[in-house]
Amino acid sequence: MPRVPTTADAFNAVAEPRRRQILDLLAARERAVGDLAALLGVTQPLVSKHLRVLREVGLVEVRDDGRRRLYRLDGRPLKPIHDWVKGYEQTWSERFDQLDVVLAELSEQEQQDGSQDRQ
Amino acid sequence: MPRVPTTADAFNAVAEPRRRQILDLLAARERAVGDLAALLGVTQPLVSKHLRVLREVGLVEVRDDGRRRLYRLDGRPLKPIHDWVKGYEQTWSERFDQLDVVLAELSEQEQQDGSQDRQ
DNA sequence: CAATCATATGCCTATATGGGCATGCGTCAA
DNA sequence: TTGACGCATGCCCATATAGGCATATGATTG
Repeated sequence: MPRVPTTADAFNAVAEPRRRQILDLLAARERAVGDLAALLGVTQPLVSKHLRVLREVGLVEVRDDGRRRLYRLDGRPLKPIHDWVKGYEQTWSERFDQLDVVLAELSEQEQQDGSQDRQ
Repeated sequence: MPRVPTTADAFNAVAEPRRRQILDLLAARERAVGDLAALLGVTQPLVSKHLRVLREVGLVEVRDDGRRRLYRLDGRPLKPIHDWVKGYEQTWSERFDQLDVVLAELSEQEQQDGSQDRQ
């Protein structure tokens, strides 16, 4: 079985760095396809394809403006990612706590024996 | 150019649902490969392959225990995901605010004209 | 109407994935 | 020592990408 399609959900759509760049640009303001292509320094068809993926997972919406198409962000599909990863937030802050403990122990030892042979 | 490899970063490693399941299990406690396979209802080789991906992006660590190998979670590589998606958190809460505004306006209109022809 | 602009889509390639299956390798127990 | 166990890895397949290029479709302007 092949990999989960990029259009399966926001997790997969956002795994591609270029698509995150596009979202980051759209976070500031609504933009046309050509503008995005110029800002990213890539070809227009490529941007259109990425936007198609983002549209299929609901991360962007389109609006017609003459012969241009203006895309704007819809961040709601990102919420599941936020919710999932938030459950792990304590994981890396706990590590900080552990580091604090280690540092405290080191400092304590230094005060006790004043040893210098530490890197 | 093909898709970004799953081992490129946590974004891609975690895009696969089965790998998120594995992390969710490891979040509770350290586990052996066979236990994970049994809990997920999949074959052992498949779990080993997913664990390999997770190991390559630093999301799990291994420890030898006799003829078993115990895997445990390391959530630190998830932090970039958390940081990136957190920047969009206001995106969907803003939408709630907008919805509140709309609902308030509707409610206000109803009080003013008492109209019933609303869906 | 003709020419131009903005965008979407089609075709092409190389690539590596998730899963199935068989097997190799190290560890333990009898 | 021999067997069984636990795990990793190899090979196989179908699939769908990201990107390049050419072109079709639409809207605008002259």
